[in-house]
Amino acid sequence: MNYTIRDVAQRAGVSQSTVSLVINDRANVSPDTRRRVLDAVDVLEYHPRHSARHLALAKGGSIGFVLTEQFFRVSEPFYTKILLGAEFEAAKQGFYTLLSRAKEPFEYPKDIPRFLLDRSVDGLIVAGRAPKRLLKFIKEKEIPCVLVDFKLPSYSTNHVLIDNLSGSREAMNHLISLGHQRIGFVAGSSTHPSIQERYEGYRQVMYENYGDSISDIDKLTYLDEEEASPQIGREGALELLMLTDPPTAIFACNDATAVGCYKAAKELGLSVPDDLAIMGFDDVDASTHLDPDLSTVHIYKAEMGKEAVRSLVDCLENPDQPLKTKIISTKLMIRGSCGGERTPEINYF
Amino acid sequence: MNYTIRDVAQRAGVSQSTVSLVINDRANVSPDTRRRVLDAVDVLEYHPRHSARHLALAKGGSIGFVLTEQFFRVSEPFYTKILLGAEFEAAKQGFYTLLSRAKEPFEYPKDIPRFLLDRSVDGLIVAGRAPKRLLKFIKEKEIPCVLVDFKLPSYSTNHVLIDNLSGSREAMNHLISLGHQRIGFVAGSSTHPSIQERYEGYRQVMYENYGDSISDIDKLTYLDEEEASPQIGREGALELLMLTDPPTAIFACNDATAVGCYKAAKELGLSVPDDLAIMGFDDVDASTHLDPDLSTVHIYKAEMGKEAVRSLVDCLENPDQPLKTKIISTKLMIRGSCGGERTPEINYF
DNA sequence: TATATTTATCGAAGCGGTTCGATAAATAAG
DNA sequence: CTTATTTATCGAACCGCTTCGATAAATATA
Repeated sequence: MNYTIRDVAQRAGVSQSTVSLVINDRANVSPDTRRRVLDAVDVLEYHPRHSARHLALAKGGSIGFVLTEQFFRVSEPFYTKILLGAEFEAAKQGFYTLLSRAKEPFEYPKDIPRFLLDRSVDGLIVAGRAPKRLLKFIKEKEIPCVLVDFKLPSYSTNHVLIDNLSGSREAMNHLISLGHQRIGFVAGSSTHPSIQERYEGYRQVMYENYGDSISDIDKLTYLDEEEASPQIGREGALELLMLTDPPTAIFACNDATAVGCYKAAKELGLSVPDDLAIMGFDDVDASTHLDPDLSTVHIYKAEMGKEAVRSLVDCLENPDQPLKTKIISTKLMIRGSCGGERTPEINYF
Repeated sequence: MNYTIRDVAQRAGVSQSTVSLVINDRANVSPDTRRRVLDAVDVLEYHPRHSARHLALAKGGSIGFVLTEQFFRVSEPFYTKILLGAEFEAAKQGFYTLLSRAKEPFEYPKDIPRFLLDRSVDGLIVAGRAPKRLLKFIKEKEIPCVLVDFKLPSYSTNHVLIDNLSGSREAMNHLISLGHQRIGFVAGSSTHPSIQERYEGYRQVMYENYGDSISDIDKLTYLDEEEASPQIGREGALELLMLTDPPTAIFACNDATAVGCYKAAKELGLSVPDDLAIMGFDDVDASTHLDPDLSTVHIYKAEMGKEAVRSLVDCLENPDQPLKTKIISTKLMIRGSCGGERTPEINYF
């Protein structure tokens, strides 16, 4: 129990090179020999040692997944679902998944994930955001990389992104179809590209529908750079709802923020959705626990992880692949917090 | 950029064995030589290749983390927080974390995590539950292993467990201190050892306080083997609340189940906590999003992951270590769903 | 001062694979 | 029937590190 390729070779009566040829499915091995080798492999329950292959091949069939420390603590399993989708696809394609946190603040070079330094991974998936210095390092070392739900203006690489703009527009159009005219927007993490795109969708639809008649869109908007959270949502919603001409609907930048909007509504004695419609974004599981359950924009999180792995494996197998950006669509989930006909629940995870 | 130990040796004017001695901090290297080597390491930005060490040492400084597929889909980030705690501690101790799912149902030998077969990990953490056949395999291969929040009667290994009994008793005593006499218990996953222990705590306290006067504790109990969930919680709570003599408080086996109890209460027009007190277990983040926020029993999830890694590393460094079981205490979090003085929130994640 | 110990360094083998070039056997071509 | 070509197999080198045993230099002991 712990056999090597030499044991297999001996048992099959061939050389180790032949065994290697067989288990790597190379040409020019006679059917008879192949069978004998495979039999021996079977009997001995032989499995090639990963590190040995790694060493010999100078690549190891592992991908690294980097998540900002912040997201490890965040309440909702948003990025972890991306991680799980990635692990799923990676396993399917025969890759291992190595996990690491990116510290914040990031000290160079101390905080470089060790698996990058010692070349334990062939490529890298970075989700949510990443320290600039880390990205620079990745580029310097020419490590194949895919950024998920994150991009920087002047940093070219592979991406898997959410179609925030369409999702946001669809959500807004739904609110408008319900007759809402004064729609507020509440956001934390306002510097994150995804949040900015959602905001852009909000503005576009507001202008398209009310152009000049609502001159003060900015008054209906609450933006905060702090991490999006129920606290931010509550503060923002309270501010908007105390206006002399308050919104009848609030579009929150994500579900965590929407949770805070519920709290604000309750504090002010407003009922959802009758006095105030609330729309979220992300569709985290907690959204169905709210009362009424939250209308929101579903993101195919696991699918994003899978696509990231596919992009990465593409890069690895074909190094002069062009850079790719994949935009994953969203799906409007109409539930109880804003009226309209309910969307049947979907079962993706 | 991609230097090996030979390059360092050459630059420092020593042999590669000396370099190895230096970077592994072994004795009998002159201070002068050590400095020269370290300088060369610095200049060349040398990092030992992980796979090469792995191969030479027959162990690689990686631990595997196995999570049942089921938990990858589950709403609340319970086990993922354990994973993150584990990653944290593993990184601190210089280990990599490799992630894998255990399929359900589990087919042997197809579904054995590949990193076990090719010996990519030195040891293993298994969280939540695991297929018996997989555990058997682990034992056969003598792979160091720690089970987290899970145990099997006749399977001896290392454990990190929750002090469910104390936690449950404390929660129950609190409900009783508030004057509740008829307290219901609603559970899914009723075969899971953690759930059984929570149930045991419930029974103990009920008997201690009401001994014979409440002859029908079983009537106040709803147990389901299905995965604990809001659906189960709703069904269970509805059943108990429709009794001719319904409970005034419900202790749910976990927070997900408690969410369903809220729904049931609402459907029956009962207000929480005035008409019905609700107590959960786990303290997942969503519990603070509920209205009123849920009183529950906090579990130090990340800490459990860390302890698991510590146990595992112990085993690896000292193989004839006795088996260890660590029981991690809980903390009662009194919030809005049952009355009593609120517990200040804690900031652990 | 000769001998025994300790200390510092090195060379070479080994970890378990892959792969290149060589060789022998089988088949095709002349 | 030779000779050229293809096919199947093998031996040995190599991937980058650790470690054992050898050796030489430095220090302690007699």
